[in-house]
Amino acid sequence: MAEHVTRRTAQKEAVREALRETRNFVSAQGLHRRLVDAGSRIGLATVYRQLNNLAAEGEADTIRMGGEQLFRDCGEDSSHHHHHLVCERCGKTVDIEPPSETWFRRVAQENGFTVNSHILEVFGTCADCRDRDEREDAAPPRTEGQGWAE
Amino acid sequence: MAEHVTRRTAQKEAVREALRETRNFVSAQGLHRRLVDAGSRIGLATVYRQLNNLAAEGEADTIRMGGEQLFRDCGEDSSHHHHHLVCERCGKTVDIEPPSETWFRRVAQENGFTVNSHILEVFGTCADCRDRDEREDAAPPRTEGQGWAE
DNA sequence: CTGGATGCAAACGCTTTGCAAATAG
DNA sequence: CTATTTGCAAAGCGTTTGCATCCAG
Repeated sequence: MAEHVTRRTAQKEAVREALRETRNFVSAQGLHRRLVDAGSRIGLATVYRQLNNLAAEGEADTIRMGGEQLFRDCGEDSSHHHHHLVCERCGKTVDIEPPSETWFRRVAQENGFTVNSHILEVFGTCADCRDRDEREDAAPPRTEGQGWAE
Repeated sequence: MAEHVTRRTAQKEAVREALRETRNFVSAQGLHRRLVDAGSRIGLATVYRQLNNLAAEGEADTIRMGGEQLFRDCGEDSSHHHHHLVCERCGKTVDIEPPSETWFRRVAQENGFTVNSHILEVFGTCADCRDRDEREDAAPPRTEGQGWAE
């Protein structure tokens, strides 16, 4: 059975690079729009396919928020990421240390489970957005993060 | 402006009760099918609406998995749930203690964030499913949790 | 050349919504 | 009687897929 020989294409590069340039999470749609706006000729389906590839290869980190899947480049360490501090206002994302990797295993062991993976996301408001809120008060406080995904 | 006077209906009760009877997470679709199979005459839309109400009122806990939203009754304490150990095979769900509630705030503080909420989900395989796997080996190992959501 | 990659549009699965009919209070 | 709920079906949304075309190797 012949293994798939991965070919090097412009759009593959484009997606990889666009993702690498982004610090926050991006939706496939958002990334696609950005690429198109930047002059790239690339189809939405390709962005999805590419993003899913990256996620499958462990090169992209992915979470689901508000019905859509968000992707994020996760640099070198494909070991134990999945831990973020996310600002619900502006989308700023900071990597955080897990409480202790062993903690997960201990908890699991106590219940007879084997740990496959885990998700830890902390949502809050960053200093900048908090300050801004104190001045204005137009922004609805409890809205799901929407606008910043792009 | 007149406040909505919530009326007491059979299907509202049905959804509430069905959710209360379930220990694991259920999808709206799954709950609907179950209700219909049990003889209840209730529309899918109503189940969705009711489930969303419960979630909004904080009476139901909700996570997203594999593209669909799963609901779960969360008893009395609407304070700090959102911590589960989930078996990816059979869907068995166990509540777990957070590492320490203060941990979240500390991490946030270090980054100038205010914590609004957090999600902690640990996925693994429970003892039963692990044993079963050792005997048979028909089940695909890395499939997304699908069947158990119902 | 050959088969992987792309783009388009249709298909999908889950969820929401418009609207008329049902019904709780 | 009136306003909330319901049910149905249609619409919406993000995502996936079939297939002809394109192009890297």
